[in-house]
Amino acid sequence: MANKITIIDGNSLLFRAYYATAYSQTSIMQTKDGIPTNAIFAFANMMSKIINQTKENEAIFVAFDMDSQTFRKEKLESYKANRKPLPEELIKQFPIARDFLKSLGIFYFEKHGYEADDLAGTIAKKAEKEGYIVNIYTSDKDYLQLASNNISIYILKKGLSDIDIMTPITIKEKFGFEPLQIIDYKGLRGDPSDNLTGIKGIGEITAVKLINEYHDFDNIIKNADNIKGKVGQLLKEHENEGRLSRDLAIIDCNVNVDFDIKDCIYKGYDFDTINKFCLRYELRQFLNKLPKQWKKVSFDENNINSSTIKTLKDFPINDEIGLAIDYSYENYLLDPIYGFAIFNDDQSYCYIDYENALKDEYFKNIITNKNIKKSIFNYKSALVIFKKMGISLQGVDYDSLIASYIIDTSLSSNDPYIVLANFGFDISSLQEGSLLTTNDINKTIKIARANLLCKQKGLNELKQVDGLDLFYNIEMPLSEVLADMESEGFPLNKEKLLEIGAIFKEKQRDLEEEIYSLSECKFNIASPKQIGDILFDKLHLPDLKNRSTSIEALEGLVNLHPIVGKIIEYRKYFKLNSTYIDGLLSHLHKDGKIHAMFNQALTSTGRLSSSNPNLQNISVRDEEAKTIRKAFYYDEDDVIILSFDYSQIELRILASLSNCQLMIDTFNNGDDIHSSTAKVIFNTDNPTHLERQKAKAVNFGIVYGISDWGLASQINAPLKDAKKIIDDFYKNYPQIGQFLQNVVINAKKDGYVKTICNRRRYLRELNATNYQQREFAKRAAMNAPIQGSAADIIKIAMIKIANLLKDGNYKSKLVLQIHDELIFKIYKDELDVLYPLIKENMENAYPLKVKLIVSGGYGKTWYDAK
DNA sequence: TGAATCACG
DNA sequence: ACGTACGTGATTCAT
Repeated sequence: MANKITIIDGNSLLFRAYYATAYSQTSIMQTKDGIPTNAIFAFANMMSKIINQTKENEAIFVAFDMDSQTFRKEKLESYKANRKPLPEELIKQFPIARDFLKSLGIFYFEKHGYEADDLAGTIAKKAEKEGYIVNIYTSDKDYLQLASNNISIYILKKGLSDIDIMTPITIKEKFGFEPLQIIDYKGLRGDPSDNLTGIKGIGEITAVKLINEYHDFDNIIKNADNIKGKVGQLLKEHENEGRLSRDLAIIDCNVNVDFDIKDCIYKGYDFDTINKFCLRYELRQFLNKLPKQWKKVSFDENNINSSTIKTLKDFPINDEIGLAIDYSYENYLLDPIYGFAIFNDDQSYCYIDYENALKDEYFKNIITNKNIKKSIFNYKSALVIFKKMGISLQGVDYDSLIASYIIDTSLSSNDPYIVLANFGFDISSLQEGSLLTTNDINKTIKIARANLLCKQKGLNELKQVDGLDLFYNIEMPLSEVLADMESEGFPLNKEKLLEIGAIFKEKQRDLEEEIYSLSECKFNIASPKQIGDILFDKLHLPDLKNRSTSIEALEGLVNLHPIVGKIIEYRKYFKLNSTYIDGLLSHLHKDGKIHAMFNQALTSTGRLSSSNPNLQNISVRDEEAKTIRKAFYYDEDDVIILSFDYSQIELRILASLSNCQLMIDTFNNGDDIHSSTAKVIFNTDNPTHLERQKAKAVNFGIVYGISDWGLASQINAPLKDAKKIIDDFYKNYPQIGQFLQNVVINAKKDGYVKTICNRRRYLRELNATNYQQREFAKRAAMNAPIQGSAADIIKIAMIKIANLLKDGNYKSKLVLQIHDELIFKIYKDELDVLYPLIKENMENAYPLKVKLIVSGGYGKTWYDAK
């Protein structure tokens, strides 16, 4: 069915509106402060009727004259010169009429040099071509030339309610000719109101007669000699005036306009806006005449109508929505989900509570419809939450949290209040207390709204930081990978862990006894303060480091008293028991798995972090503590754990970024980098084990922005030696020193450093007056591109591998990421295929000058996967 | 709530 | 002359 557009000559209508009401009352209608409103009043009533007749997807377009300087005026100086100047009271109402239309959400347009009829004609013809049925409201008969099978002209006669609907048929009936011949008619007849004379002496009757006989103006002139009597003579005498009158009557239907018909489609009015207009101009009664079907739900931030709906059946959903989930924003895995808010781009919104959402097919369809584009805060959390509900979230194309994190890693937060505030939205609720209050409908609606409305700003800012690729191709797809990992979880066998823990607990108890007997008193060994009291006061051990009881300080005292070693040992078991036995068990779900969270928008460098619990810091360096990993395994016999890690990925990145040929060659030849460094810094062909260890510390230190003092304390060497080692390092790897220096210089200039994928870290403290802050910022500047690029690379690998597992319909899954290491749940029958496939994808995730090497292993338990 | 400590890359 | 390696999270004690 054809669509409809209603076109209105705004000037013509307002003119009529003015004269229809100006003299009917004793005095002209006006506001208390003296603004005339009579024309607006009548105009508004007319418009409300038009809106009433407008259905969904139909368009309304209002054309206005802009000024008197039109092309017609240029052709004929006297054009419309006889017109009486418009009454002051009417002139004042033109801008108000525009304001009125804007308040109603009606599209209007005006253009310098053109009259309303040219714009109306242009849009009418354009719309007709696009298949629209066109109705034009005007009182100007010139418009009749536009009439066609699809274009009807609604001529307003006296008043505003008396309307003649003119079509080619009715025009033929009334005048006896075709619509276009109205132009020729005007050429003969002229138009007194426009000060066009036409052929002086020829009136309506003669004009119609001539046109019916000779068809058009030019032909009439050509046949002037054959036309007898006065008429023929008049034609010859006034040919020029006539032709000019004809030409000026032609409506220009080819005006350049920079909008489409679809821009005119009526979307409804915002009640608050039109209400404000009516209050201002004292037209309260008009509000009652407004068609209800076009009332958009208005949005007043401080007065959200926070009722919940039970089903989305009758709630119209737009193609673009903001979506927010009502939960604590702390732990979406454990905390209850209260409900969901949807905010349409036409300002309407709704809130549905969890229970109703769960059983509402309409809601489910909206969430799973990938054509409904959703803006959200924390895409990953939403994926996990909906997955838990058995709903597959689709169509999310914007995450305000991810956007914020890419724009500036330091501005990100798990709290939407903070993130959205940075985009200019205040979603703090009026009620006192925590911003994370749940079951807060208003807050959730505000978040949904802010998510939608901040999208354009966020995308613009992303573009400014060259972060669109990172956003669309890394972080957004990564959210999906991480959501799957979190939902999948990682197995932890309770009995096995308790078995291991029993040993640790016994050792802790034994050590406790020994310590008490050695100190000859009971105290809290977990209290550094009390340990200090025992060691330094009671046992009078030398306090070298400000009463520190850290591991380094204790190791300095270990030979002075047997209790020190026992305390060190106690600490280890205390830590194991509290954090890794009891701590992990408290996070064990009923499914026998740990569902840790991977925080995607937290670190300043672009790394992930893990929490609740942290599965990225499970003991591995200490052989005994490492046995905890024996409790991580799958009960199923056909499932094992595979672990792959990048070897020296950060040094490889540094070698590649700095273009240091010696180091690049070392890596690409497959030589041992630590031995290689040992050779150059100790000037030897056969470095000892100790020299290699020291070189390893140097290699690590370089990545952290090494200092002589730091290295000295790390390798337990005199400051002088450390200094020389660093000097020798830079002498042999000159490009690395140059590169790190340049990073700091550029960081000072730009205010930020960036990774290979354009992830930025801002370092505002680079210019701090405080030496310590400044130096710290320098080291962070040197480290961030390296650590961050490594993070970029493994993220790319994760996405590639997750996709290949999904696309290949493998049962095996990616389950953990530990910065340079990926852990997989592998079905034995898939191992032979996946082992090389995963390795290959990790190694080739991102091309560098240095080849990336991945090594790994597999086994029943995490302990064995090495 | 922050400091201290220690687990990881 | 300064103070010192980059990223994280969990636990506990003490304020």
